[in-house]
Amino acid sequence: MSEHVETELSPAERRRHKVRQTIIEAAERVFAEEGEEGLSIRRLADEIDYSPGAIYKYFSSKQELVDELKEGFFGCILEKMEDVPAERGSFLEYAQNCVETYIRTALERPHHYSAAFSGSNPFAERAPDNDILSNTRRAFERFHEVFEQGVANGVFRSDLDTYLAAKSIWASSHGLAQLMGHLPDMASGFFVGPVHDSDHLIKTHAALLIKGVTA
Amino acid sequence: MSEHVETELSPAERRRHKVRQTIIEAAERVFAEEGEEGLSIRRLADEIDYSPGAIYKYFSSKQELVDELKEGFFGCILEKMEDVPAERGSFLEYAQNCVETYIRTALERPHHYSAAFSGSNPFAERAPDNDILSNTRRAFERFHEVFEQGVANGVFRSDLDTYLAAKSIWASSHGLAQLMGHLPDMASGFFVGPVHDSDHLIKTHAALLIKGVTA
DNA sequence: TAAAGAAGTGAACAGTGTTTGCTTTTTGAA
DNA sequence: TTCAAAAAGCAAACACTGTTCACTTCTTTA
Repeated sequence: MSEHVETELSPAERRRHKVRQTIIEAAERVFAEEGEEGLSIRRLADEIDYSPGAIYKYFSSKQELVDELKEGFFGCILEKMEDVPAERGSFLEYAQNCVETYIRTALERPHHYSAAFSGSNPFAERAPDNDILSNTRRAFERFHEVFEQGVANGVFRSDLDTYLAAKSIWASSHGLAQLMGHLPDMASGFFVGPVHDSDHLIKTHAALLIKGVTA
Repeated sequence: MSEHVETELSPAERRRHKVRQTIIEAAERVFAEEGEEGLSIRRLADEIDYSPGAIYKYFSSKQELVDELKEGFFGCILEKMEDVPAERGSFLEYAQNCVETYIRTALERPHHYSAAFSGSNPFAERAPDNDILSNTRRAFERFHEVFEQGVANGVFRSDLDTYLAAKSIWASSHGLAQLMGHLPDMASGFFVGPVHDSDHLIKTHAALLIKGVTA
């Protein structure tokens, strides 16, 4: 459908698109630093020198605006996952790399990431043709493909339910990403025990998960 | 400190305690069904036939009230985890059972559980002597103990960093609990692939995680 | 019984997302 | 070029939120 449409845009359409972009860029800035509760329509209006009501000419609700931010970020996660090189190294390394990439990318914008799953408006309630859904689905399918390949390879257990495994590993990746994003001390001294380097924590996490499905 | 103090309570104190209890019970009811955003002070006041301001004679803020709900629930999770029978069955079964119990209990009150980690007020910011922290820490230590035992047993890898493993498994349990709690279709048809029974999903998840640390 | 204090109230304050009339600007066809 | 239609923007208001404050009413205690 929407594949880089290069049709002539009228000046009006271009201006409108530009303002819209200005809004989501400002929203992006605030949201990345202070999360959903730091982002108010009035503040956003202030920051772009518009009146609060004007924003509703571009977004039907705050929800819709925030959803677009999430959507964009999940697209970014998906992109990064698809860019994981499959050629270099062993298949196990590749699989672990996929998990690590998901977590690391999610941690680049903890508020974006967490907001997609918290509150009572997770993306499950959205219109079925929405891109947030499809991006998440595709990221999930990415995980699934890895397991399919691994079973075909013989690297993973032959009796593995690949869909079930994908759900497990996805949930586990999600869990670490969210905890590390919201409990900064997850890696350091918040808990009893030694301090752990973030990188090390992510790496061993991925290794542990992948080991759970190996033959 | 506060160990079932049986000192004589004055009638005033007993009445005060009773009203306080009425408030958190009403809050509990609303929160369990509609989460934090469904719980407003005015609605709460309505439900217990008091004025909104009266609630502030018992709780200094809504945050404090909600924290008490979370605290209670995390105490409940901890309790359930400590009640996991260690005698019956193999050690592996015991370890898996601990993970399953954490997830199942969290799923009994998804809103309580998720609220503790979402927003920008996770329990990390609270006073260091707060019970929410200590309950969470103790639940985490519970996980850690299992791994210590497992390594001593020889069931788990001898080179295992037990604290690191505890963080990983806790994060993974957290992840599945949250996803299942907020994406009801996690187990059913939301994703591509077959429908999975919730119980089966939890069981295989726990098994996968534990396999990741076995020798 | 009188004074002190706690409990409860209703109104108000400051903040939120959102809607509504109105004005201004821009567009597209006669 | 002109003129109606549509789009863009704004200020004010609405309904809601958590919270505070002055005030009354009840309860305890000396």
